[in-house]
Amino acid sequence: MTRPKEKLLADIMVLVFRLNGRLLEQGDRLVGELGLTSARWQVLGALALAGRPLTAPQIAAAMGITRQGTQKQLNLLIDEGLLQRCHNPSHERSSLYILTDTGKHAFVEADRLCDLWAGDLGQVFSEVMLITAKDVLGELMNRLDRPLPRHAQVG
Amino acid sequence: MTRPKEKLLADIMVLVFRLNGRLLEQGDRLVGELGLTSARWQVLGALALAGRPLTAPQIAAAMGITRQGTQKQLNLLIDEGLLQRCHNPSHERSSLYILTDTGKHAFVEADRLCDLWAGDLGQVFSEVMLITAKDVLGELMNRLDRPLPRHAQVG
DNA sequence: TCATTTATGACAACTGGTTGTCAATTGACG
DNA sequence: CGTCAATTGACAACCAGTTGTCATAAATGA
Repeated sequence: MTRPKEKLLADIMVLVFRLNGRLLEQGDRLVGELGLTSARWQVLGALALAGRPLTAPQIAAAMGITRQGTQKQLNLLIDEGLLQRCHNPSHERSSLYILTDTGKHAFVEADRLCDLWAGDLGQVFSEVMLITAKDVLGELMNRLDRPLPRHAQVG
Repeated sequence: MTRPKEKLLADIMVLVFRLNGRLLEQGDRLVGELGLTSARWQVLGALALAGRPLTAPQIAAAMGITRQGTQKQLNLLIDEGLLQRCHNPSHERSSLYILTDTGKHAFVEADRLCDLWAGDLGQVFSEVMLITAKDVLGELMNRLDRPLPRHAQVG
């Protein structure tokens, strides 16, 4: 872990862990007064981005988490009146989920706040820096979707 | 959220969320056979990196999480024999923590596995790309340590 | 068509974080 | 000194994710 690239990679990983924590924390603060949390906001975002009703497993795939974790948030969002179940003509058990008017309003408000917040945040970076950062993280993500290499095991 | 930099920033944030999940998952797999988890490994790393005994709040600060969260892992690591409490001459209640021989061995093994793993992972990136990515994430982290700007609030 | 595998929702247990509270220690200040 | 605020550990409640199991619905293939 002392060669330069490995050291850089390790530093990036630590930053990812900390950024994850901070982003969730700031996100919770940002949308807290709208009755949202970071997790619920992400669910609304997945539906809004898709622009069409989605099933729970589809939302889970879009968010990159398990269907069970997503289902918890979906059930809560229904209870809170931000989402609505509707019948899925092509599947008896697996409902489609859509935003209610309240849900749409909350998401639009959250998006507005996020826009203001991100405006400040991005100013110091050049576009090319941001693109590079995104490319590195994206390629890391691709490589982590594959299993561990054979030699990196105890066996 | 449609201007180019804001869009890039939003993409980076989503990648941070997903990478966090994947890194923890792969980390758990990597060190699982050593009786470690990602969280316990990070604690051992904080102590190993410091090279001297640390108190629970010091370890928490090094890891960027709360002292209560750290304390949970510390107590478990003591139970498992990887850490040892020792008396803190300058504080009656707040013990110092050190690695036991078992703990040192587990950490060295984990580091070896991590090295092999990271070797593959970093190959496709140029050093300058990694540096840029690290700089962007680091600067984002700095900016997130400050409170929300005034205008990004509902009031 | 029928059998088997896969997908799905509900539920439970667990992990690793968070916040909050309380009591005891520490440290700073009058 | 004595007092009072900050630090610390223990504990509890909670949040957001995980895995696993079970029953049922859907899809696949002989």
